Amino acid sequence: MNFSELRRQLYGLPKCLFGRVQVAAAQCRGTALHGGAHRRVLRSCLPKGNAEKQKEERSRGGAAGRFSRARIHGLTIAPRFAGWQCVPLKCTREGKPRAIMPTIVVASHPEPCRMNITAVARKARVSTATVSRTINGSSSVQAGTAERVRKAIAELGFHPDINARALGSGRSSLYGLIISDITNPFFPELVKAFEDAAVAHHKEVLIANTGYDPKRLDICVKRMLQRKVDGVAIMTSEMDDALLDVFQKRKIPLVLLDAHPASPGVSSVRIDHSAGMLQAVQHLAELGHTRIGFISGPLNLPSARERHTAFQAACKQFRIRLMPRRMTQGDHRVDGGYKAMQQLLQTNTDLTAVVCSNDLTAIGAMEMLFESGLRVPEDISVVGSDDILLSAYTRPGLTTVNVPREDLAGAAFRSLLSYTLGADVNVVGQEHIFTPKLVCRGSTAANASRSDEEP
Amino acid sequence: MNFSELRRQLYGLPKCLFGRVQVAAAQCRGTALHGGAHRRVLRSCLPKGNAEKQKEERSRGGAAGRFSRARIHGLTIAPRFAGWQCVPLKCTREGKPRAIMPTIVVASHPEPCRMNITAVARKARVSTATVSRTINGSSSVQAGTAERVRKAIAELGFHPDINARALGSGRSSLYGLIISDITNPFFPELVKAFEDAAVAHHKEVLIANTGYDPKRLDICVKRMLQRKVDGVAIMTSEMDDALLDVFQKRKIPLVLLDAHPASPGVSSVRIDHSAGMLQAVQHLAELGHTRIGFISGPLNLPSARERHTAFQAACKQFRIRLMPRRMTQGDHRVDGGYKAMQQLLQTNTDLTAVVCSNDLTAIGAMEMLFESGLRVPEDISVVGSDDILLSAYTRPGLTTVNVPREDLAGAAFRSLLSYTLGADVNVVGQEHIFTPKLVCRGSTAANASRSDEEP
DNA sequence: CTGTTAGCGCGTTCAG
DNA sequence: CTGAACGCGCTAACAG
Repeated sequence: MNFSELRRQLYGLPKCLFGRVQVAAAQCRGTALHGGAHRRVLRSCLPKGNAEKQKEERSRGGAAGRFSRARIHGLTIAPRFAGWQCVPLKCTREGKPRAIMPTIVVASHPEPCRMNITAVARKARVSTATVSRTINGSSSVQAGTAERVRKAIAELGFHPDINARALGSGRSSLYGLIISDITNPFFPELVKAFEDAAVAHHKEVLIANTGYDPKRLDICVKRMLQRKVDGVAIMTSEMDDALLDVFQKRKIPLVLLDAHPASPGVSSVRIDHSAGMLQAVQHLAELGHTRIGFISGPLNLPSARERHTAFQAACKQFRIRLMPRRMTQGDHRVDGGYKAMQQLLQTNTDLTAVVCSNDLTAIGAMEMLFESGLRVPEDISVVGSDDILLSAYTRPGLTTVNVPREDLAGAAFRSLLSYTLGADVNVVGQEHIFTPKLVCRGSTAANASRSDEEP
Repeated sequence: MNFSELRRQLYGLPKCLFGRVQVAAAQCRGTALHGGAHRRVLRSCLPKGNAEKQKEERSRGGAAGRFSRARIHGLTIAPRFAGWQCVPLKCTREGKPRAIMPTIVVASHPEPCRMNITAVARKARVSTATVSRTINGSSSVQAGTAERVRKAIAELGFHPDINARALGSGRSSLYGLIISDITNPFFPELVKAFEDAAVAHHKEVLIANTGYDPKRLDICVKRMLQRKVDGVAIMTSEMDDALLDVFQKRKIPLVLLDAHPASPGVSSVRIDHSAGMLQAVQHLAELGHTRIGFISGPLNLPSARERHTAFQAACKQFRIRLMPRRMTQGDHRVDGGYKAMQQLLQTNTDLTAVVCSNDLTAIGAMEMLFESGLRVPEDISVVGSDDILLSAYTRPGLTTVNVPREDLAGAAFRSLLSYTLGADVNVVGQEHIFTPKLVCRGSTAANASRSDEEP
């Protein structure tokens, strides 16, 4: 028998009383009566049955007698227990109730409207196991029983607690999605598609912004691990290989954006940047442009590097001369594009077109061009990449390489889901490649200056 | 003693063996040997100590003898247990090992690298409670002990399981954020600010898109409830009052956007639309505009209604004549703005300015004006509302009423947090009002047409 | 200050 | 097919 049970019996509380039964840390004349003293008082009330404990207590010096009625009566209820139910102490010792009783505060949390599986089971008059089986449709439950259970669930408006379910089963049906920055217009559609896919499969999504900050990335990863996610999609480019180990060690499947899956349980969705750049450069070449500038993203990002090299390869294919002074670096944001364009204009006076590593960069570049008095596309053509929502509504509309973000996100989610559905985590995952497509808008036009540098 | 424990002792497995010990549902000559038959075999091996059970078993007909060695030897391991560890059966009955032993498959899951609080406690040679206390910094733990625990945590790379924590403590440190649609540029900054605030307080955010669909809103709410969120911010306008009850019944604090907190535990963050509209109209009035059109949002949304009435009030204040044909309705999206502008142009030929209920609408309207050959701002001025990221990069830049979304989100989170930190959920929450501020960009200019209709 | 343990709500296993 | 019991990892209450 525990002490709690002992107390319960001591206080004569019905067993059915839900919630915890506890004794308030009541105050005795300003001095907290807790710990040993309190317990000694209780011990002194032990029924004869617990002779052993009583004896042990007595042998320690018979603390029971040390608290006179007067002192016990001096107990006051601590403020935080105000309003709690006071249960008279029914001491079974020799059947004689003792005077100290009403001064002990028994706090029985008022029966909360517990909406757990037990409540449903009670209502449907079955066991909790049967309710669980009905909910999950696992084993066969007799039709009638199942119906009764379902009815009870509906009537009580019961939703199983996902935390408990995750704890017990080990599966959280939660998928992590790590992105750089939700305010970057590239991501919302990605997020939405991922979430839609998840909700369709009754899964949840935990979104984390790294804010381009490796430190915050660690925090994000920690959050994911703590929540025991069933899989993580890392859609930010600033990846650390150490991260892979962290997830792999815990057998958590991963999906990466624009990376080769080199480890077990890691798959990837890739954008065929070379195809995209090829289309962009071809488009410009067909319009007669030969002196084309390029504003890259931060070259420590793999995806930015890939776009960079893809641009170079495309230029080679179309025999467009690459010159270092025509290549500069932005930061994938508007400001970076603005500054990079400024720099390009300083070092080049003859550019007729600029390709940008992403749309925000292109928008910044167009802003700069506008302020410099250059017209887009008459004086200079601009091509972006991503096709964010904004790019349709700039003036002129931005010609850009559309990256199918919805498809990307859907494929990423499905990869993760496949592991949950039984794919082997020890096998290196698949690679899904998506080909972007050029969207022509108003920011590109035929090269008006006839002074081509070379054939 | 359980049956499991009995078996464990029977098989001579060490107590320290982690994981479950179970007997495979082995197959006997194609027939599953399970349930009663299997148990009878086991029972027959019971050590003398369990005389009582043995006796009971014998009285039922002495099933033990019914399985000859030959038959038992015919047991084969079911495929799903292939590769599992086989532990020889060590029968203690009179010390004589019996021949049937090796045929029983004992599956002991290989010890997984369990990263729980117990592992940390073992390593730091303290109790789990001490580890818990160190992590949560609740009660005082001796400096040296705490240091040892922290070291163990670091060495093992331990992260507490949040699901378990939520289950045990009742607090999930998870806050729900319900928005309409993450791809609507109004929301990402809101989301980001909310999340930043949450992460700063070591809380988590669960984001849900309703997609403007009441049905999906129900699903979102269900998700929130299942995750046992500590609070919910409903930042979408299409609210159902029935929802309030759902959350209130479960004592989950709420924050609403643009609504009066009428219930206990509900607070709200509001935008002072009249102040914003006043600035917008004043700006136009000062530029000499008197014939001003208005494109509202869907008027079933409270926030759209508020902006609508705020516009009317502002016009009255500046003695600008309101005419029904100058008011039309969009859908808070680009398309809606485009179509609404088309309609306005058809019914009005003399407009010199248009105020839009949000920026996307304004962008659509500008698109339409451009296609109609009208210049912004020379022929017609356009004012939006929200100040989304896009509006700085349209050409011309959009003059708009900046709604401080970061502040909004921060205040919303703090309201929720205050309940977690001890505010009474039974008290009607506070109301935080934010005043928007007009941002002047290029889409507004002085009225060029001198034919003012009235003084 | 630290150790021990009940119990959170569910899924799962095993006895009948 | 159903019910009883255990365990997931942690917190909080209690014991010393």
